[in-house]
Amino acid sequence: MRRNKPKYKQIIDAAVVVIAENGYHNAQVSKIAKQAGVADGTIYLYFKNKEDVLISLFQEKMGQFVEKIYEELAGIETAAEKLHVLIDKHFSFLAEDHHLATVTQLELRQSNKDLRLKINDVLKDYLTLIDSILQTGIETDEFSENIDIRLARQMIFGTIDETVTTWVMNDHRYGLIESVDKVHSLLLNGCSGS
Amino acid sequence: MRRNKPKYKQIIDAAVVVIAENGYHNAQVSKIAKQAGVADGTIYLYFKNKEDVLISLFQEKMGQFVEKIYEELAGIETAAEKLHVLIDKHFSFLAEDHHLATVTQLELRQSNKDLRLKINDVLKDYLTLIDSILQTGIETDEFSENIDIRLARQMIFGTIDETVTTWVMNDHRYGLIESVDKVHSLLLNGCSGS
Amino acid sequence: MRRNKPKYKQIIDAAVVVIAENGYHNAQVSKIAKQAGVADGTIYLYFKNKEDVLISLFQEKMGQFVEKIYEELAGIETAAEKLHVLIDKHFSFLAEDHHLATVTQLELRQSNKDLRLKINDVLKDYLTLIDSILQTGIETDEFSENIDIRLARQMIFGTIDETVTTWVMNDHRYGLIESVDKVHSLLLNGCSGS
Amino acid sequence: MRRNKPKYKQIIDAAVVVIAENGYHNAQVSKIAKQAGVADGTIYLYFKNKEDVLISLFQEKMGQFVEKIYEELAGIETAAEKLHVLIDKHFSFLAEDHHLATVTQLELRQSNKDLRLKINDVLKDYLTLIDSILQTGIETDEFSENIDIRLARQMIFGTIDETVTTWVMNDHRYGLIESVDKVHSLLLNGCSGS
DNA sequence: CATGAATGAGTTTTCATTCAT
DNA sequence: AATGAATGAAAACTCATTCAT
Repeated sequence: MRRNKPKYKQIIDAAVVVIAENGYHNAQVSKIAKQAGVADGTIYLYFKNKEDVLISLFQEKMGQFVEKIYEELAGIETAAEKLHVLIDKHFSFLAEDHHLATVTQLELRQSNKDLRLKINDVLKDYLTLIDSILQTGIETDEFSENIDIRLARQMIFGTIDETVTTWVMNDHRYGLIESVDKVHSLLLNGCSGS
Repeated sequence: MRRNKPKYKQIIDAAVVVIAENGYHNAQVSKIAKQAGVADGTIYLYFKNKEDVLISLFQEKMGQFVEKIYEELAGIETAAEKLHVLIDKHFSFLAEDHHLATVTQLELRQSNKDLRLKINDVLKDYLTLIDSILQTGIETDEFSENIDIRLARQMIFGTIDETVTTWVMNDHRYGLIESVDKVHSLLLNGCSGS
Repeated sequence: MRRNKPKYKQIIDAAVVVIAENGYHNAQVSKIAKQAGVADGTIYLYFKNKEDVLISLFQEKMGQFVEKIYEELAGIETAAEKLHVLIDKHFSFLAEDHHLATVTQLELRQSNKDLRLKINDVLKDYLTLIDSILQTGIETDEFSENIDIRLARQMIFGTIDETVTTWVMNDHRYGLIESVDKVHSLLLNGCSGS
Repeated sequence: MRRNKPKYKQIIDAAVVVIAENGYHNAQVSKIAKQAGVADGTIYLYFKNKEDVLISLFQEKMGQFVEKIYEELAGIETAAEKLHVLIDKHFSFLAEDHHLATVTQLELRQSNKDLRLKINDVLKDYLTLIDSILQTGIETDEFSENIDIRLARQMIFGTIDETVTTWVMNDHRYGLIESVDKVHSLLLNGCSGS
């Protein structure tokens, strides 16, 4: 399995660094190879083409992330607490790796429609996770039974995403994690409102 | 003033159509010129370069939009109602012009960082508008005095933006305007929560 | 009509020179452009791609050639004389332009199957011409009525082509035209034999 | 002697199959290795480089062929009969192995000038064979003493080669061997004509 | 003002060959 | 002898922009 070979991860990590530092449109394959310490051609032993590197990057990182959250949420009872963990982990995950945050929030969004559609496929798992929290909340009466799950999910994801993007655009100048409680409070109110 | 010349608007409208139909990366200057019914070189009489066309497109359309909302909000008293008008107008504006919606929500986001920073400048007026609604709400005790204005603004903008983007990604298959009340309710709860 | 613009012919003539001097596999587009005195991109205003340059080269040169022979043959009565003119013109045409001879006999044959199939389409006119001479000869009893036209055509074309190729491979060291009568005699015997 | 090791022949036979099925430009060393059931690197234990594989292929196959014809011609008296055997064997040899026919008539001709010059070296033995038949014929008065041996040889080789090539280009759709007598008759007339 | 022919910089990918094991 | 992972050079084509008319 290629994904376990060390060079596979080496190249993906190199791509994150190169894209973060040079921008999506200046992340040439040769730069990524150099950063990974391999020859240009070696990349094509592990990836079909450049696009495949970027999709794999997103899958690999986002996959880890969603898996991690699933585990964390397993032992938690209330929807309110689950939501708190979600926001906390989301912010922490990206606050821990500024390069990765820049890549996912700004650079990778410059990719073309095809690539973005594939990225959205990866995101679906995450959105399903949000839906399950909302479902739990409605069942436990923590959230209003009148909320539209799709719209509530869009509020939660949209708010979290916008918050992270703004933080990245401001060059990570302030602490992202400090906002967890306030964002949680805003969203909780949104969902539980009379 | 170049902005009043007929060809200026012709070119911007041509750009919206060409980008919507071909995608950002297939919107060559020559295609825009052809769609506008002018020669390639003519575009450079009205715009500094291609990027300037795109920024102007955003300024022109977004400018109209913010101005329109300002007027609408003037006569309204409560923050809750203001917020409702904001959502309503935002959704209506984009629901009326599917081409423009595709361009602002999907295509223009593929532009590079520089262009996106300039687009953000244009958005600032809009965000300030949201802030003023929030300010009003706090003063009239409609909104909790504990809310963080920046975060609340991010929630409002993030939710609206994510809702429109999802609608565009689903090929405008359902009515966007029908969601106005529910989104309003979600956001209002978020801001007014204890 | 692009074929009448001077640059169209300029580029084709440049291609002949570059291919003859550097070989098919070392005839980069940039070299052809330089030789033609235009920018690389200009070639793509006149030709769809590199292959199109090579096909057009062959069509243009071979087209001229076949047309010329048609005219010459018009006023001639006997098949024997027609055959003589054919060989004479074929040899003269290539003896006059050593570059072109090298390109058609050696270099262009290194092209891939697709290109060679297209080249064969162009050659069909020439082969039809040979067939019509054979037909005439059979009707006038100059040639044996037993000959198989396809095979006779293959003999005529094969012999002429092999003769020119050998001459080119020997770096045009001897006179090609001096062989006209002898080749004519060989082929005439072949066709008229009892 | 490397030529007697089993892998040497394995690799050459693999090359014939791979080139016939994929075309000259899609016959990568790795494909040939796979078809031969050896590692890429192993090829370089038996051949200097890729070109060496192709030359050896031609030498090996053509060598067998010329040798076979020499033997066959030994016991034959008249030049006419010798010529018949030559054509018959040439056609039979290639008709028996369609892959080989495709490779020698179409694919190997796409090689560059250098390789083709080396192939011509191999062909020299064959051309010498033709010359000796012509010499015999002149001495026995079967052929005209006026014929130019070089040109007659070019006629014989050119006609045979063109006939085979046309047959290959037509996907071996008709019987090649059925043309032996007619081609023989054409060439015999050519050489013996007054 | 308007034209559009011409420019030329810039990047992904393939594949013959090597060499440590 | 045999392997196969790694290497890295090399070229066609696009398209934003200019400028002579």
